[in-house]
Amino acid sequence: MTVKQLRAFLAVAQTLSFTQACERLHLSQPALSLAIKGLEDSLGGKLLIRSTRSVRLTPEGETLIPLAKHLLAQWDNTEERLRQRFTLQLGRLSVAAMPSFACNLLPSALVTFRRQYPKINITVHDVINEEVIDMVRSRQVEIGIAFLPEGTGSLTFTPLFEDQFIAVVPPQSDLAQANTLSWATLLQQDFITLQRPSMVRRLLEQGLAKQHIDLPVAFESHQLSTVGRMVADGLGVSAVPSMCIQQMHQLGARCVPLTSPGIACRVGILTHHELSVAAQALSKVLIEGINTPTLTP
Amino acid sequence: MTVKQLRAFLAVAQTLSFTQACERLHLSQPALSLAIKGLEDSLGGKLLIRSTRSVRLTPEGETLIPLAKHLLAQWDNTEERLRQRFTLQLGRLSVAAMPSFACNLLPSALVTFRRQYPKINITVHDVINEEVIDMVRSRQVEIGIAFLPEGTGSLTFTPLFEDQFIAVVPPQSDLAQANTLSWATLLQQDFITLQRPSMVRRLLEQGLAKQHIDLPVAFESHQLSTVGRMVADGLGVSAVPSMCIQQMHQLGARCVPLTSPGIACRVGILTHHELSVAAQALSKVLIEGINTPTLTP
DNA sequence: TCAATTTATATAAAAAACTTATTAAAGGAT
DNA sequence: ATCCTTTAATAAGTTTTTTATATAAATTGA
Repeated sequence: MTVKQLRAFLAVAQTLSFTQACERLHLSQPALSLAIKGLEDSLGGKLLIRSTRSVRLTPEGETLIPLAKHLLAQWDNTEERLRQRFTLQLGRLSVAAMPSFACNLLPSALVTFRRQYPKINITVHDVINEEVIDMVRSRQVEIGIAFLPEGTGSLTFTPLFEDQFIAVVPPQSDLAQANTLSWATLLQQDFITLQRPSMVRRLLEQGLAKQHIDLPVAFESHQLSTVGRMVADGLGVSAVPSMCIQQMHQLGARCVPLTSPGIACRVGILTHHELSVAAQALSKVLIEGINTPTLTP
Repeated sequence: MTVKQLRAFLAVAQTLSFTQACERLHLSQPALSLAIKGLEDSLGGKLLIRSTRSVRLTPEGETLIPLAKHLLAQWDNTEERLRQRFTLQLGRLSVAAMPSFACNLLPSALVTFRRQYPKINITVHDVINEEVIDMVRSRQVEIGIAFLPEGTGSLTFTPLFEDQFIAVVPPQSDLAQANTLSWATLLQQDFITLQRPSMVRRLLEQGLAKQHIDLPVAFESHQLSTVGRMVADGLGVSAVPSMCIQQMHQLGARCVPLTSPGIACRVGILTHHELSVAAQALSKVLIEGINTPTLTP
């Protein structure tokens, strides 16, 4: 029994005429006769009673009609859904991103993506860097955005940009006027940063440890927005990844490039090897749409 | 998308190897590769990631697996059910028969049928002659057993036997000793018969009316068994179709052939033109198994 | 009985599906 | 590093299936 044969049968059963069914199926009359005969042979009995003047259904043919309808409808439905998924007219996509990225660069990328593929349902998980990696590894999400991990394991890391730590200072402070700042200068102020566990905090400590600098922390918070606000209110200074520049400005703080030493870290897309078409499309949007954030004086 | 392609995909997806899938499908490796390629082309995207050393599923391929399983299971199920129906390993059959037939000759025919086809579900409707015809006409039943109707219309009547009316007399009566009886003799006794509407009653009246004989009725009943019992108890005499001989004997009455005039009527199978395989089988059993009932002295 | 309509059949051509043989590539072993 | 094994893709040729044209046969309705 083949799909073609079943379609042929249904066409004849509904029109009760081989000739009309031929037109509907775009098939010659002998081809249709053979198709019906083939179906009957494969099932082991007659489905249609054909005379030179009329076509009637046998009781078995009658019972096949609803079954055939159901089967073909389901068949077409499955086919169509898969096809839509491939053409991105349908689908679901889960993304995990570390908070600094999720609230700064991700939204605009998602806007671009959604304009192109409005039917794709997207779920964003705003979780800390380590959890991003876990979620990708356990396939809870197809795409993760995180700092370059030490060992990627079986995962693929596609770099998006090199993120540079920048100083965040109160607008009323003298430091806000500087073109660049050194870590030595910055750390003379009270330092505000994220609480552990946080990748930003760890990168800071590790970067400074290489220079044998200890990080004295005056205030800690879980939220970047709180850090920004605290700096804006003159409570101290901070250093954040450059992708947070816009957010810090909006919170009322000022950003200044940090040199000697510059602490940098790659930010990129973390995935398994096999990606759904939807995930591939989002990757493309991210790679093409995300630029290295810089300070525009 | 064809059934073959879907089966090929499922085999590869489950074994994660073209070579193993080949064996399962009894197909050469290039043929399988072509089948998968064909499926992917028809759906518009990749389902399997094939390297020279391994086969992996794409996310779309992963989503297809349960859909394909479901679709193929349903496909096979439908095919199998139809096939069983044709081989009489499965099916339902409704029969209507007039009471005299239903309770006398039908049971043994059904025993024969059921021995041959134990999986066929049979429903018997024991209704008066007119209703048998109605039920066949309205397709409530596929097979009806009734007296030959005047106009069969679009129905087919296949005669089973010619039924002859016979006299039913009390065992203690002198009449019980006669080899044959005439209507004139019989009607000297009190006459017991069925109430209207009943075909047996009508056939009696019409048959006698042809001979300008009026039917004087002393007692009436709806049930043949009641008539038989009344005769057995000496309340009067009756005349019934010969297919009731056995029943009358069992009720304690005696049967004697009736002559001058003999009243006869054809009993047969009433159907539409198209019959299910099951109905054809039962027809065959009836035609071969039902003999003209006769008095065996 | 005749004519019209419809399905069945035969045959040839086209399309497809399949198989064998070969090629290419990627791990693993030596 | 090189060879060997394993695995899928490709190419070419053959077989099978499918399709269409032309023709025949048959039944029914007037």
